[in-house]
Amino acid sequence: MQSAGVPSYLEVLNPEQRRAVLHSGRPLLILAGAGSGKTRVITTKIAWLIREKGIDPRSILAVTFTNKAAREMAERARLIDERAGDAMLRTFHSFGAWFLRRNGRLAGLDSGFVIYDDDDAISLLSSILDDAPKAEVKKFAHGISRAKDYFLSPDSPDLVLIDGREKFRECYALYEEKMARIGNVDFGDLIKKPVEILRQEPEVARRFRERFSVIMVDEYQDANVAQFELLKALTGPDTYVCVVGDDDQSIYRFRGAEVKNILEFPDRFSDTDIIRLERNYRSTAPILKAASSVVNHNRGRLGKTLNAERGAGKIPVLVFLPNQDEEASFCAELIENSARGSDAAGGKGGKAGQARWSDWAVLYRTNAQSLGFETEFLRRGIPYRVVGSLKFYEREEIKDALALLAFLVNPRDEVAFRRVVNKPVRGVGAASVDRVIEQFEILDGDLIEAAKNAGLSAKAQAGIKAFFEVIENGRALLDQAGDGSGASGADNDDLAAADSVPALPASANKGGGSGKGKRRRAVKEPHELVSGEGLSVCVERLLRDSGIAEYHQAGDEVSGNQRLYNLQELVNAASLYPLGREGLLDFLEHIELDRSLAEPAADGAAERDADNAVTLITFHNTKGLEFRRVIMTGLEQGVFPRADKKDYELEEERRLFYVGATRAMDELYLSSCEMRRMYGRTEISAPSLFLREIDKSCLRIIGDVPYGFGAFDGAAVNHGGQIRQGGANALEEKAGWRRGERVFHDDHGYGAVMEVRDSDDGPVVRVRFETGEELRFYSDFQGSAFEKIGQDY
DNA sequence: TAGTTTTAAGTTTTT
DNA sequence: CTTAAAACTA
Repeated sequence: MQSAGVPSYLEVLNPEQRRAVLHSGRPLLILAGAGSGKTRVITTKIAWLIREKGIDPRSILAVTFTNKAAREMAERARLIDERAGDAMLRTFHSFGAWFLRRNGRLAGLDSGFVIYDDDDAISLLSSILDDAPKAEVKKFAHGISRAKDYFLSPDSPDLVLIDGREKFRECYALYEEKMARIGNVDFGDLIKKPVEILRQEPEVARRFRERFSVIMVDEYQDANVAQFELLKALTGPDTYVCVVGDDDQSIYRFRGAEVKNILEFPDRFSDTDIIRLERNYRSTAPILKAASSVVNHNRGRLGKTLNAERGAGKIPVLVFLPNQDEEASFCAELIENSARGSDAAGGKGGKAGQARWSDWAVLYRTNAQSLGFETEFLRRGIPYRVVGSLKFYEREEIKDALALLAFLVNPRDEVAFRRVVNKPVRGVGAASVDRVIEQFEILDGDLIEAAKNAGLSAKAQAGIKAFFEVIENGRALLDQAGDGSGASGADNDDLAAADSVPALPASANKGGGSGKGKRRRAVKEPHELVSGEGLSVCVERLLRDSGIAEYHQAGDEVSGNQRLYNLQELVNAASLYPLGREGLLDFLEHIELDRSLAEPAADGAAERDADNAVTLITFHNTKGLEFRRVIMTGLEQGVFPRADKKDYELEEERRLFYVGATRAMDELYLSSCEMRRMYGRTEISAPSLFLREIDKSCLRIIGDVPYGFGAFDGAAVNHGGQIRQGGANALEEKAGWRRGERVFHDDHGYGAVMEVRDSDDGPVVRVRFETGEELRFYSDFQGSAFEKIGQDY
């Protein structure tokens, strides 16, 4: 291999990576295992195309799945070549929104549309399905969302694959009709509509194919059918297509991701070249082996062998614990022992081998599990940061504020209207609102007109007038700002601007808490909203005039919420956007598309050094991240994997396990609890199936190995753990339960006692239910949920 | 009809 | 156990 003339930024690549970067011509599929440097390949490739191939940066489109990935990619590409900043790096959805602002008109969509989130979609649906229970509405909403993921319209024959009921089809059609009248879009539309436009308008398709000569897709295994169609629609004969993915890391099937997209890519794009990146630079060998041995149990996979370039390292540790409280304190202690003092040391000057708080991540399956860790870490003063659980934009007061803003830009927004027209109470009750909506559906105008013709009572009329005045004032404020940003930008389909995606300020997330209430907050209770610059003037004015601010402030005083404070944060966030219609649209779009941001580290100690904190995070959210030391918690049947489900669902859980384990660079810990409180009940759970599947040569076990856990019963794998053996029969009296006895359980129905055993904590009763599932419980602890029905089986 | 109390239900994972 | 929906009262 010749090294003469190879630019230095290519020298750091291994041969496969370099081959991927230098590849050109035919479509390319890069199968990149975990930790194999795929981001480096993409960013380097962007730089190389610009530098060596003379490609105009603006004709490069790189799509990712998350905003975080998009930002990181842009940053890293710019480090190699400044000009990469002009390339378009976006998420699929953000690209779709950008497309529709310019070309949506061709699908009857005004450029001033607002993006509906799932909640808004549900609100819309429940106005269609008038008296359906909420759960039912949710099911339909979910179905519609899936249908759009699979690029299915109400008249598609394949719609039955999502939901066979005719009512579903009707409901979907009505939903689309209503959405069209309102003039907004949901998440699915951001992908589906662009494809439809590109297919129906050859001229638009031609322009886009001309504009983008290179298209790259990251995390391709997570793309759904509609996204694949979008990729195809954007691709002409001369477009260079390069996708990167790892079938073992496909964890979003539940929301339409199709592994088939990656498996069948070579069939759909002819003459595809495939390059495999199988050198892992992140984890040590035992960690990688443990992770691989689990995912190897999956059948539907391409299969690959990752090689650990870092070589040998610490063996992963599996610890069995009695319950979740012990699990939390075990994690806390483990972390404390290694990192205590690292904050004071400021990251440097610590002893060799001294870990920083930020080296650690605690992983769990569901957000609810973070609570126990938060409580324990707070108690011990361990700085931590919770990723992803924050639902700032789902808070009632924030949704109210956003509805107000949405109605400002789109006076046909029925969902927003419903939400805020009578908040605070203006005497406009449900009956009046329905009448307005009814009129709105007859007239082809907006809700303001409809209200005039709805024949309302004097009281309602006065109330609604007051509401519209607030809206009018807000709109006047926007219009008078003059809008230097060019309101026409939406009308022409100027493809030149590659407008970057600014992140919302982190401050927008402060004070969120996670609905857990106990979080400390250094902020004083605010007594009024204060506006700053730009758009915040309008937001503040609107919140004040509408009475929303006052309404929530009153609530704060009663129940000690921080709603006014949260509204203030929203006002602050708005100050980064220019005052005007365009600025407002931009603000709303960013909020809808990028709402999952990390919460600032909790705990006083961390504020000095905000980056040095333990990460608490769900398995799903870890994708694309890495940590020196990882603890995977809650490895129990029913928690992870979540429940005994179908094969393919189990395979997805297994991939999730793989994703989590491969985040670890140096040390990996796995914890499994014997008892766990769930729904207020304490139940005994069996160790996760996945623990059994780990290659035993790369596991050290600590704690009491639960009885009956076959794989670990043999002494050969028992390093320091003790296996509990129990007698059998004389226990029955002590336990108060005997074999064969019939049982009824509120949640699980009828069953029979299969076995009574002894343990350190008293007799254990094993029950098998008619459903086939089994439960165990301590007789002197937990018998209350189990009711004797006094007969033998 | 608004605001209260009582009862039921439910917890993945996310753009 | 926590939250949302239904039921009820003033």
